[in-house]
Amino acid sequence: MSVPVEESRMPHTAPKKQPRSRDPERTKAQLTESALREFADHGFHGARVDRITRAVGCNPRLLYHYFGSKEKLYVSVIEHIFADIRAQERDLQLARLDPLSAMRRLVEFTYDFFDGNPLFVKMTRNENLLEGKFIVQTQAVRTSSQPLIDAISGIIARGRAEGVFRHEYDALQIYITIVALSAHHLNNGHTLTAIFGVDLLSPEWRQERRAHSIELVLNALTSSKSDPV
Amino acid sequence: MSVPVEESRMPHTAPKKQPRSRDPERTKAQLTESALREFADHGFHGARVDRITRAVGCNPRLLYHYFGSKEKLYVSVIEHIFADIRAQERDLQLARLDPLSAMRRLVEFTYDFFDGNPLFVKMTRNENLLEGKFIVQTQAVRTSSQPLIDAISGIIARGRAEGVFRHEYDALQIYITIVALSAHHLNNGHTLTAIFGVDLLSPEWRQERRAHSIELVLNALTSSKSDPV
DNA sequence: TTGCTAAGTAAGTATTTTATGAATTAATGT
DNA sequence: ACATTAATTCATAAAATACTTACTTAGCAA
Repeated sequence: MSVPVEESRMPHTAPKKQPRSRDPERTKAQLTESALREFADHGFHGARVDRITRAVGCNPRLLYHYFGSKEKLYVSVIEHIFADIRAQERDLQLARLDPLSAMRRLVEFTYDFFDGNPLFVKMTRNENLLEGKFIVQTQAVRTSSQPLIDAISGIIARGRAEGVFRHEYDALQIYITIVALSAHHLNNGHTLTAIFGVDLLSPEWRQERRAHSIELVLNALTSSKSDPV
Repeated sequence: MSVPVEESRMPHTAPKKQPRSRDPERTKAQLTESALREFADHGFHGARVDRITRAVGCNPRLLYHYFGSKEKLYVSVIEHIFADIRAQERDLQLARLDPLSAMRRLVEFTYDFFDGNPLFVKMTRNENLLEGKFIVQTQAVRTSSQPLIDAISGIIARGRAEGVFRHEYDALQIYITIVALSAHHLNNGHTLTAIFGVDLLSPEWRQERRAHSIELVLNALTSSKSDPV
């Protein structure tokens, strides 16, 4: 009748844990990947090194062997995820398009980037909670955001010259605006959903949001100065 | 010659800590205030109950005496800070103004609210990091965001009817847009500042941002459908 | 005055969590 | 085969941290 108490407490202990095959590159990559998910989902302070290593299935000691500390692991993750975005932006080729098409494409690209990279959005949020403590240390970030701003300046100038754009906005302001339109509902999806009773994170709403963002930016640029009725 | 080692370690120990005067309301209020700052600055997981009580100058036990747990204290703070905003919105009186003025006033009000309430912005960020875990529990939040959306709908409809607005946007989309324009640079100020090398949190930039946001929304609404050049 | 209630204090404990020293074992070159 | 290096494991230190137990005392009503 008596059942061993121990059994219920350790239900998943593999009888013979066969040792992990040795592959430092794989292990490091897996840890980075796992850490990214953990930091994104829980923030730096909420993240647990234990969960990170458990998800990989390796010994906690390995994390310290390869990364040194929780902080250094976090920095590594930040650098890793910020490295991607700039590369993508380079392929936009905005100068080749007419101003209206170029602006449309920029908004579409920006929207789709944030929509398709929730982990980037979450890491950014967390980094801001930490007041940018770590991002300022990284080199990869500072690299060339200027080309993008210059490209936008060019689009606006050309649009003005050709007469399709009736207003001249500052390039950085416009870019921040595009980012804001693309990302704010992702950053604040849960509170906004709670407040308005509409699921702003649903695919349907996001689709509408995409169309709205494009339309709004283009309409703002092409508008005529509020002429009297 | 020999200096007591202890002295350097406890430089500020008040010789005789006179007991705290008894005032439960004041204590509770001070704890809420202190907790708000702590949660806003460090997030739920980063916040330390020790720091919260130390800032108040009371015994840690009191926090549990009045609030029960760190979580319950957090919920109390969330409810407290979300209670304010809706009240303010009520006084807007948008229906009395002509459509253009009403929309301008809405953008101005929204911008100024976020700009002037950094703790609200930070608590919102943190609540979203926690996936809205706590905000969904609170009653105060769900209260009447519909009147605001209805008011915006009304403005847009009137603007269309009067011919000042050439485009018809969904009211919720427009409101999310206004919030996004107003708050995104505050939410992401540190990363954006690091990336673009411009301090987006400086008073000057925020002033420009305010003008830009107003202009952009009004231009988008009053624009003519991209007529050929 | 007396005695009760609750505000406040002192001093913890239990637990979680990050981090390490040292042993072990696999892979690799000679 | 052997030695060397480094990848991995084991066991546990060390610190932080949320929360409690047990107690003291101020304020107040009868």
